[in-house]
Amino acid sequence: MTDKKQPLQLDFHSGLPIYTQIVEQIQSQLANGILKPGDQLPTVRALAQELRVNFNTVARAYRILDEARIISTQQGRGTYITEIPPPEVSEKLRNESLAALTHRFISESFRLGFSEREVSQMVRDSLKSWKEAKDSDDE
Amino acid sequence: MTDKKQPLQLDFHSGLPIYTQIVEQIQSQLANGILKPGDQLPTVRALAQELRVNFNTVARAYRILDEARIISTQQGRGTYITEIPPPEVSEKLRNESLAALTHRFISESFRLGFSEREVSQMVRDSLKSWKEAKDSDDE
DNA sequence: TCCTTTATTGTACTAATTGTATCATTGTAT
DNA sequence: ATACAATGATACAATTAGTACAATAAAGGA
Repeated sequence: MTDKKQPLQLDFHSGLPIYTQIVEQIQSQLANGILKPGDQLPTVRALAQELRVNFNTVARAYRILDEARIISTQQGRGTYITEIPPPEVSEKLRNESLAALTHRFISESFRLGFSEREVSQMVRDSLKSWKEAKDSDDE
Repeated sequence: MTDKKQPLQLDFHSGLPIYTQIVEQIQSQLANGILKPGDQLPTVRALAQELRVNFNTVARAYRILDEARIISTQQGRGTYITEIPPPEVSEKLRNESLAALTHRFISESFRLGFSEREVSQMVRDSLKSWKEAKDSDDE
């Protein structure tokens, strides 16, 4: 119903940069459920044409959203709303997000034939080497 | 038993190229005995149709695996898992493929702002509930 | 049997679609 | 006038798709 494709509306005289308007409207549509995790956004060129704007302006907006982990842009493929949006939200949602992510990982590991033992060992090792890498960065 | 034909599962907005996902999953399946030396893989066209992907994308994955001597592709005949199963390579491959999977999971978790502590706790919980589910199945 | 035909398979090359990087232009504030 | 931010232009790179081709095997007929 209200979650149909909603064209962005720019105000060229508002003083707000176009890319900012794009960023904010996409954020707002995500917050309102008009856009949902996994949704594909228009290509930079398509959205640019629709908005009568240079596609680099759209690309800039997408880059900002990408750095904010809100969308995932993939060269040659397209841009998508991140599956698990960065939860500045509730602790509950935050926890559910990690649970979902972990569930997918473990499920996939088992599907591929790895054992519980192997999985937990690999997670330990991987976390350990991650910490070591981080520590050496901090020096 | 668990070594039946296992369909590949693609995630089209994971950020990983499709051909990479195909490569990694075939490697994992081989490492875990789901695929065995001598097994014939689906033809590029058949697998492409199953995955709803262009057959050149599958061909690209096969070419990579072929160059790695993991499969042998023969024009006009098909593609087969390489006969010679280098045992230590197999174990190595198995380890590497779980490591890659784990690395992606942890990387994504950190990217979303979760702490090492949270991740390892969630993995423990998730594995535990998995085992419980399995135990109740066995009854 | 032997040859021809046809279907099936992978290969090679090209095109289309997508995002990226870099620099030029424009407008505005200082 | 200068500096800076926003936008646009252009060239590029990565991924996937389209098309034509070549090798192999299987089928059919002389």
